[in-house]
Amino acid sequence: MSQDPTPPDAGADLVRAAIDLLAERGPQALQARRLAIAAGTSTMAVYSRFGGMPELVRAVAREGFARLCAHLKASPQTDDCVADLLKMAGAYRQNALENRHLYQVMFGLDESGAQSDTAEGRTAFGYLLRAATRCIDAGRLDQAPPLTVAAQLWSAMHGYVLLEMAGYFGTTGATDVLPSLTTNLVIGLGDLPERARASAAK
Amino acid sequence: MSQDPTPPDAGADLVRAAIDLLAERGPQALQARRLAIAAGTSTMAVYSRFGGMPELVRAVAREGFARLCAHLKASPQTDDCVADLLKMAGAYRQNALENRHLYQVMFGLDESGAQSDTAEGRTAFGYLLRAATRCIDAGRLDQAPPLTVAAQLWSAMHGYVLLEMAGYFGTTGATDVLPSLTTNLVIGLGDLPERARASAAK
DNA sequence: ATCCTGCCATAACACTGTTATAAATCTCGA
DNA sequence: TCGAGATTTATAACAGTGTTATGGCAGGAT
Repeated sequence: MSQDPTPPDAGADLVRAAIDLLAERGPQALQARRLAIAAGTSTMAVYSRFGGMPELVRAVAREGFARLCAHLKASPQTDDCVADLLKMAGAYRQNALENRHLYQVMFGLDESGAQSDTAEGRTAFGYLLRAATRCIDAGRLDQAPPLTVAAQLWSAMHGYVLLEMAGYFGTTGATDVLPSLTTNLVIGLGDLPERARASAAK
Repeated sequence: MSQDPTPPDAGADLVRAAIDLLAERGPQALQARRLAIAAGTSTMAVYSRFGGMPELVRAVAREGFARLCAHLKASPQTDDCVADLLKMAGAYRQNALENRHLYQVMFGLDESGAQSDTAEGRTAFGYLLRAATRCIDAGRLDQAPPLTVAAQLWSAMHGYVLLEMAGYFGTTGATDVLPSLTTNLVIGLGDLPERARASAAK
């Protein structure tokens, strides 16, 4: 009944090596030979296990979404649903900045994989959708299709994170843009300004 | 005093060919040999004119930002500054969707070269900044640093455009997300809800 | 035991950006 | 006008990439 402590799964090893090298050396480290050496195998494993580099990169992206889901899942759920929503945005940003290269791979369409619209992405989106639905059901946000509400929030978070990572909000004093952005958006979605700002202050 | 009708500038020819091939064949068409053939020269021109492919790609990105600036500049300027702002968001989206691959190159999402914080990007941002400042000065938006106001608007626009291009808002009924997003954000930034929605209806 | 299937290591292929070399072209001052 | 110097270009080669061919190896089913 006992498993090997480290079942040598070349596929998982490759993904692990890819994520590690991605964090340390950046996207240009996602190369078949380099990953094979790091995983202690040869380039053929990339093909017998994944069929090619694009599929391996997609597996990396899946793992990235899994990490994002874990971050969002750990975001608190209190009696102030709007505060929870704003905190979730902060968790989203934190996860993206801590795994910046991975985040780019998750949304990057790199010529072969066309990384669009993955099932894992929709799972992560589900957490945001749930938090938004709570706010609507609680009457904090106007009645509106939760899908479009969550889509607006996701757009804001995603856009802010990418621009911050690109350095556009670097050191020019435009700090705390994300809290303002999400708070203002929540106000536009129907929450009372004072209540929203109080929730943001938490 | 008369110029040649078509002064054969290999540098400009390469950028033109790059932008054309980018639109037709996608990012994987940005290759030295392919561009050289399309521009009627050889790969060495890439190095004598630009110093390498990364520099050429950055020139392409500059041209992309120039097109974006042209689109934003053409956005109307009426007596309803908030309506102008919302229309500018629509123009931003339109430009991005009509040049989707170019848009990705502008922000370096095609793994080629970490395109961060270009001067041309800041020029385009200037148009948004000006439109936001008008709204603040006109009293439609709350007094706040125009930089952070424009940063919030840009984040929303950028994020929405990328997610739409990735297909996440594909056909699942989440239509008209951008107008709602920008309108709601403007409300959160201080505009009266009815006035904002009236401006959006224009 | 035998065959078979899947996986892996080595090496080769086609392709990429880049560089070396030499010829062609342009620049510009005498 | 000219001609030396500098720049650009075309050709070919180099180092690197993803991918594919070719054997060899292990493990399981019959």
